[in-house]
Amino acid sequence: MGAPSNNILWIIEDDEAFGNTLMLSLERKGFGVTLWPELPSDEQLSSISQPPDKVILDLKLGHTTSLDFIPRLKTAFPDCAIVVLTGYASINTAVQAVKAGAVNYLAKPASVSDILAAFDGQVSVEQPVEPLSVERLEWEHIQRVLEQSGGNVSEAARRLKMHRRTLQRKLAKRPKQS
Amino acid sequence: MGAPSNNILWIIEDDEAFGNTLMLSLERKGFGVTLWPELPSDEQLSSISQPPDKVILDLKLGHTTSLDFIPRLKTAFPDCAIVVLTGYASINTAVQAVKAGAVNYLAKPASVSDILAAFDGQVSVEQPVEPLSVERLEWEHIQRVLEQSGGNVSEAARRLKMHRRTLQRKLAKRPKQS
DNA sequence: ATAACAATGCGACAAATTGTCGCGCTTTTT
DNA sequence: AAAAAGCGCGACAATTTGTCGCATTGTTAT
Repeated sequence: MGAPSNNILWIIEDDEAFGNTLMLSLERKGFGVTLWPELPSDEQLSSISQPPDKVILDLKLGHTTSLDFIPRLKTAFPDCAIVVLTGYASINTAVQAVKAGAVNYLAKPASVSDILAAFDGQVSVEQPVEPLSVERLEWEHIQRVLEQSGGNVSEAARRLKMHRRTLQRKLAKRPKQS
Repeated sequence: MGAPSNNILWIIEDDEAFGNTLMLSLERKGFGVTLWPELPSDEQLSSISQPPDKVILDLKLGHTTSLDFIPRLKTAFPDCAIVVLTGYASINTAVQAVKAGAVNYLAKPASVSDILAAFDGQVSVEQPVEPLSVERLEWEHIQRVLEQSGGNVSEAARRLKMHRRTLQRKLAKRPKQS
């Protein structure tokens, strides 16, 4: 098996352990991988001689969201395919990521094959047959209201009629993927 | 306040009760609403004299997925904004819906203001009235799933991934009116 | 620039809710 | 008829939420 045709790949991921593991796996599959532990600046983007064909973008880098970075990436590298990856997956951020230009969106944990499949635009065609769990529905609702509150946790808590402390705790937990 | 500027709205929804309720609410807000209980055929689409400005599309009509309908709708009415609504939400179908051309994707239960906000997406013109509280959202979701389970509490609890005892307790309490 | 106001994150402990288990009874399915 | 499933609920353990307070940071108004 030869090198993949589109093989310049970036990982933008601040979790070093995960990023390194993923990088090694992908290099073994023949990709030329660059690991960015934080979002590249515009200066860095403009001095890139070999544009990436694919970018794996972690949604949350430190306390920053990467969503606003997607349009900048698409401007700098119009043909680059972006897959967003996150441990805090929500429908609301999935919608935003795809609207911003990502080709796909995955919840961690995601295997290398899941990620590569996501670049190919392969998503499970299966329709869910069960309704969301109460827990999951709550998470999705919280995420949506939080976004509408401009990321302001106190305001979201007021709108949700939930105690701020409780909301903080819920936001700190990763939701079960269903 | 006059009629909304983009006010031809379609609801494509096979749940009659929900569809009618939604239609009445939206008509009261000044929209010209057409309720389709099933997907319009291509013949029907091509004989429409007034294109819809907005379409609320239920993801699941009977046993059919509406995802494939989105491109046909966008072809027939390129400027029409589509919001997908579903009682069986998932990230995968959200990604697919947005890639297919929907402007947003919502999990039921969703209030009218939630739905209208979903159309407004990028342009946050009018701040919606207060979102549903988490408590209220939960209650409405439980009621929906309980009804779908034929009133069977044990089955509803299984679908909701909630303990039966807990569900019993919740059903024994009436939610606070918000 | 400064003051006022709002948001933030989080520990400690009380209060409330959920989870587990078991029971006897009723209803539904085989 | 028998088996399986559903029902309601008490008791107690486990977990989550609510309350409070604190120090710090960020935002808005003067």
